[in-house]
Amino acid sequence: MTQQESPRKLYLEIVKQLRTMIEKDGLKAGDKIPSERELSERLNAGRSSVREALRALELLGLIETRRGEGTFIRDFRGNQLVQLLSTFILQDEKAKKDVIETKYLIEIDCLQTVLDKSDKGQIGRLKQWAIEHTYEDGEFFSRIAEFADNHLIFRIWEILKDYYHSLDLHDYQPTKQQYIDLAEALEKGDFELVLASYRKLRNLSA
Amino acid sequence: MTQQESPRKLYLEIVKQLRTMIEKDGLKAGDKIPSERELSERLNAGRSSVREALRALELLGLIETRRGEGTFIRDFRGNQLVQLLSTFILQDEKAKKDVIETKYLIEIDCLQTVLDKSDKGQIGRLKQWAIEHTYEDGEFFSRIAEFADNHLIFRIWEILKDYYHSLDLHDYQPTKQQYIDLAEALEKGDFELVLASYRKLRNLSA
DNA sequence: AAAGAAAACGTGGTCTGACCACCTGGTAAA
DNA sequence: TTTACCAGGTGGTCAGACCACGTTTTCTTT
Repeated sequence: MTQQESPRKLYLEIVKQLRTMIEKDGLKAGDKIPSERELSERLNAGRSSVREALRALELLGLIETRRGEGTFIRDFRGNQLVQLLSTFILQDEKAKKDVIETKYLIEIDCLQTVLDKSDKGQIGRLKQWAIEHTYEDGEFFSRIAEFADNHLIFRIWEILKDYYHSLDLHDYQPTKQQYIDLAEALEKGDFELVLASYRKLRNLSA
Repeated sequence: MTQQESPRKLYLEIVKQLRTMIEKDGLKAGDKIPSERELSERLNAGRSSVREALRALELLGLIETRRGEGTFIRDFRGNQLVQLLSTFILQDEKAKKDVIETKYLIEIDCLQTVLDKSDKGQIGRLKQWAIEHTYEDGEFFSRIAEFADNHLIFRIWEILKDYYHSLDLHDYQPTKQQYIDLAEALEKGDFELVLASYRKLRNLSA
């Protein structure tokens, strides 16, 4: 009765315990986790169950296994998972639309947030960077999302970005000037202007 | 010899073949796929390898396994991928603030979206419901998120809601009238008014 | 003593066969 | 007809055995 919580799928339980273990031991990206055999022993489970958990995490891009060496924690930025999902799931037209829409919403949220709490200096540097460098769309908005100083929404945005890219619909390529315009709008602190710039950049109707 | 293409991870190869098989046989959500033993035979692989592939797909929410019955294709739209990722990402304590902030942002996004594409009838019914029933905060916004007709953002919102609740900071309880006000603001189609109502309901400063 | 080659060890990758727990459907008993 | 039961199929798990590949250690050879 102590564990009606999760006596169901052992491998899910192992995933959970792995997470706990990683947290407790303060393991970070690049660190090595115990071998399958040792985990099997420590967690009191069969090696195959441990492997099922590891495979799942691997497919999500959370860990990386190297034959002959071991299993390592990865810098979670799902890329192969996205590819898999895209070929598997995203046939659904509606889901595509949702991804696009949501990405735009989140990006606007980030712009709003940056406007609310970034200082002029930061935005000024962003503008300078926008002027002086060449970059891809992802790079630019990655900065925006970072400046929003909200790690969670940054993560969400990253996932959405990956989904978005996997859709392969780079139909509209913003010009460099449009990025600069957006940065300048941020600098002026006028949200309406920011919104207008963003819509132009994304080629959206009002 | 026929497939040196991907001698890397067998389970990934199996995932691929499963995808092909599903596509070729025209299997849809709810359909049953062959048993692990049969797959093992047909794909010329050990059952454990087949299982590793299935577990990965399960964690992605692409299939569902029922003991004693079999393995079934799932309606993959908004799987638990985000869920899983967040449990890994949200370990950070500092993330609390982010959760709150992000939840608010997403809620406003939903309100905005509802405003953009919901018809008057829907909103009218929402208002009626808001007046005639009692409900919890989650229930109300669950409806909002649904009306936004964006499954993905609904999922994201659900996760944020769960995390929000787990933070245990139900410091402010909106009144019923505030929900009704919000619904009425939606009905009027004035976003500024909606925003003001929302902020009041959430006890936020402008 | 230093450098290189060979063996030993540890690790993930895979397969096999064996149980268990559970569900389903058919059959026998009431 | 209804009920009870049981056999077969299915996923869940485990243990042990190899293999392939890196790393480390050991032992030659120079």
